[in-house]
Amino acid sequence: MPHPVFDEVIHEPHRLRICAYLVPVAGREFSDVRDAMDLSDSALSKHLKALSACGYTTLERGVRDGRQLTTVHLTAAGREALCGHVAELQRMARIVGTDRRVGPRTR
Amino acid sequence: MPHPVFDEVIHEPHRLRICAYLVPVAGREFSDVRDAMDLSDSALSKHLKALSACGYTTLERGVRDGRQLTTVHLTAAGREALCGHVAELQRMARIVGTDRRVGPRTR
DNA sequence: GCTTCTGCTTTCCCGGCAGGAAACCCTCGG
DNA sequence: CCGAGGGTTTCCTGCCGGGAAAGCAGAAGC
Repeated sequence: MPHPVFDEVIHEPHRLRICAYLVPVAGREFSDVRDAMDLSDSALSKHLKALSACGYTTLERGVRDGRQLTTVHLTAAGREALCGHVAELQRMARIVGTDRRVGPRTR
Repeated sequence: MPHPVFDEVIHEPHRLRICAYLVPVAGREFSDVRDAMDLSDSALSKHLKALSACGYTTLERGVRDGRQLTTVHLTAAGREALCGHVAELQRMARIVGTDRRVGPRTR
C-alpha cells in the first residue's frame, strides 16, 4: 500500500458521520441530520452541498403538514464511497494489526 | 453514538498513515518515513512535531556510518490512540452495516 | 578549529477549507 | 400581499497543511 489515498470529501469528520448516519435509512430530514450531527444550518448545508457535488447525496425538497422539509438521501455512489473508504481504513488497520491491543496478530 | 468525535491529530490522513506505518516496527528512519509517505522534509517534520506534541511519537537522534539519522518511534500512547481511532471507525462501520455491499441490512 | 556537507527544523507565505452570523430566497398559510 | 418557517449563500475569520528557503547542529575532511 504505497498510497492508501483517502477520499478527502468523505474523510472529513462531519461528512463521514453524516454519510454513516444516512446509510441505514432511505432518507433523513434536514433538521434531523442537523441535530444529530450538532451542526448549524449553514454548516450542514455546505457539507451537503459538497457531498451532493460528488454525487454522494441528493436532496429532495417537499412539503408536509404545510411545512417545507428537505430530505437527504445517500446515493448508491455515496454508499459505495463510504464503504470503500471504511474498507480502506480497515485494510490499513488489519495490515497493521491494530485490533485493539496489538498482540500476536502481527500479520 | 451521539458524537464519535474523532481524534483530529490522528485523523489527519498523513498522520494516520504515518502512525500505521510505524506500528509494526520498533522504529523507522526519518528518511524512510518521508519516502514512504511521499512527503517533503518540512511537511514530515511538522507532522512528527504534532504527533510528538501529543506524545504519540518520539524522535531518537543518533549517528550511523558517520551520518546522523533520526529514528521515529510510535509510543504506547500513539498505538493506543491509533487503535482507539480505528476501533471507533470500525464501530461506526459496524453499526452502519457498511460491510461492503449494503444488503438487506436496512436496520 | 574551521569549513563543508548532510539531515532535520523553522520561518515565511500562501491557498483552501470549515464555521458562525447574517442577509437572502422561496414556499406555505393566513 | 404579508409574515413565518426552512434552507442557502455571502462575508469574513481562523486554522491548518504545503512548498521554498533560510537556519542549525553534528560529523567528516582538511
